[in-house]
Amino acid sequence: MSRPTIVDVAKRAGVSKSLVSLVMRGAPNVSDEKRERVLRVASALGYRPNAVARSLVRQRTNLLGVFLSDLHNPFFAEVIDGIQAEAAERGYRTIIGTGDRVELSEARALDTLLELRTEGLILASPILPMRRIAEASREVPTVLVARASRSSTIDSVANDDTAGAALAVGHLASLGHRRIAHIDGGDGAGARERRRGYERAMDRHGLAREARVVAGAYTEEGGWQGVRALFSRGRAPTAVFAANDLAAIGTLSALAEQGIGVPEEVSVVGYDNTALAAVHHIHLTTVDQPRPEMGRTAVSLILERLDGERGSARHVLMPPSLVVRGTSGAPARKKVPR
Amino acid sequence: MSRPTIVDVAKRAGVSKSLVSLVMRGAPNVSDEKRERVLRVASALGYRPNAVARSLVRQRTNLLGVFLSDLHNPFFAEVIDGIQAEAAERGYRTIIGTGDRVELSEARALDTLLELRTEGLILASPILPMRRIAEASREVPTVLVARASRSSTIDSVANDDTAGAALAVGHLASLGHRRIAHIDGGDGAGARERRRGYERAMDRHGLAREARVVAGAYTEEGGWQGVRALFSRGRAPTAVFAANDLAAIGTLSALAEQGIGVPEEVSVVGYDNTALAAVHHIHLTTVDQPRPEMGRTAVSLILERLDGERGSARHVLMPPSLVVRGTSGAPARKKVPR
DNA sequence: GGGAAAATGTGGAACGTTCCACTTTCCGCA
DNA sequence: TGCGGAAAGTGGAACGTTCCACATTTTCCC
Repeated sequence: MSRPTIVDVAKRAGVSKSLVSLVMRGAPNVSDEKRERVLRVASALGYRPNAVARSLVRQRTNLLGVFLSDLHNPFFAEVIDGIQAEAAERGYRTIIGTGDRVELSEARALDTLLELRTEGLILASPILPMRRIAEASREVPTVLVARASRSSTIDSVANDDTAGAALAVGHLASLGHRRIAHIDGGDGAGARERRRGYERAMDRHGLAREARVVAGAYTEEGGWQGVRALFSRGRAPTAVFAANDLAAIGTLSALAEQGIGVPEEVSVVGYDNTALAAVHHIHLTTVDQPRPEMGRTAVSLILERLDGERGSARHVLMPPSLVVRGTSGAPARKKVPR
Repeated sequence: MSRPTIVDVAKRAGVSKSLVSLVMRGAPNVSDEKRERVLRVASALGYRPNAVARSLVRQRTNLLGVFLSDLHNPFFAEVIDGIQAEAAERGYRTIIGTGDRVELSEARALDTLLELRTEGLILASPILPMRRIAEASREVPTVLVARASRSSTIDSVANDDTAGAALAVGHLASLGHRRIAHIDGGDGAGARERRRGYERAMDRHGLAREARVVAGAYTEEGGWQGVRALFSRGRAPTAVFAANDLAAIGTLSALAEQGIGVPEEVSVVGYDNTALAAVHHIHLTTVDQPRPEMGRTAVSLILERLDGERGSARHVLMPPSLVVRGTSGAPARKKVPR
């Protein structure tokens, strides 16, 4: 006794399978009487349309493939929110695959998505080599999220890191800070742009001579090391712009250890506005990326391609915004004794 | 020029489509010569097997459906790790759906998974009414994760909250604490069990008379309110067991505000061991749930059913473990002045 | 009242695989 | 040399839908 098919319903209701198909899809030209009868029989039998068979004959799956390098990163969770919302609104379903940051399993996950005949691919920070991605993009519209691309076949959606860094610097400068240092993100995604954004913004505010960048990483440890470097020699800054929230938290810890008050003596600004930043205990001023919006945009880009509206690639940069919390304030009037 | 099918490959290679099928699936009885020829043609044509067609004829999709109430909760990310690892090992793929904690969209997401003919369903904390879940379980093996069930058709995997609470109390008691209070999780999932576990453990340690439970919630705010209640009247506790990590962090904030030192004056223990707890700045002693293991178990339960090994329901309780960090220590020798 | 048009309903081909029953070829050995 | 069985390969039915071309019935209007 396997699952009932459309034919079972048709027989039992005394109509053709075509009619049942029509009813199940809510077609207009069906008499109320038959519609009701079919519906009744279908529900009595526990009939459920088989999306597999439908996809085969229609030559479309209505499925978008989402590939994630890392489910743990809360950043992506919010991007997916946007993806799913937009996809649902436009009549698409979403299937998610991950690869644990191992090239081989990433490749397998990608193959799976392709074999399932997803109609579009959203790749969030894959570590896959560009060659593989380009191959995939030949089969199906592909958009890269949070990883910039200059490819002409692959669309991309990213946040404008340069602008975000400028936001952070602008905020600190307008509070009156001059010695604003940057703990950078090493070779992390977007770290270079943030660094450059910082330098340019310092320049624009006439603070080029005060600019100071120390090596860090997108980790707590990175922020911690950065503070060590900054406060061990030279004139101490009154504000620190860390490459991301995690580094900012490391910065906070290191400053606390050295008995330096935040924000009374030193202001700290992060980047990403992760859930961590919002925790009361931390309450970090940071730069927010419009994550759900990025997801929605990614879906839109794919649908533009699917609808044949566009052949060439689009690379979208989303504007970040500043979230002011408790770790930034005006600099101390007096020189801070070290 | 649509995608090449198995027939295109067959024609071009001068063999039957059956042979191509055999080659693509790596069947043994194929001559090296033809195998190679087929493979060459397939790759030249960019042929990729169509999983949709295969699923239709084989009557199996090799797909497991995972339903998540909330992608943001890092808890689930780790459960999914386990699910995906185990599923991959056993030859299944995974498709994830979410419902934003809205009953209607949860129902839709569930329907989608079912229509795609997933062979099993893993539901992580759905808010869906039990009736709907029972219905689904009639179509396909279903397991509930992190939501206990007594149903005889639906398997479940949860953490043993009672045991976890006992772990927390035992840890504090062995440090020498006697006045151990509990800030509870209101009507959150598992909150009742944690409360009961706390009470029983206090009893077992001969501390029944010192037991004190105040109302809280699974939020920072909940922890904050709990501290207010605990320290505004009556004899202040020397240790607090909060219902989860978020509440524990709220507790930490509130204690800091009142100038109470942790762990010198008061010890704090949380529950869940979220990433938050590991942050240096917080460094919370907490109870860990074996999340990946829970995911793996969920998959195993489904496969047991699929393999027909089992008809009746199994309800698995996983043992939690204690993670000691910096917020717990021996109680102060002297009475703490309030 | 008659005919066109609209509404309603139907049968069969097609989608791209897998699998079964079958044929052909090859090899070893009595 | 002949024969049996293994190895290699093939054709066609089947999976559960959708869609097209077509048939039948009803409605509408002059």
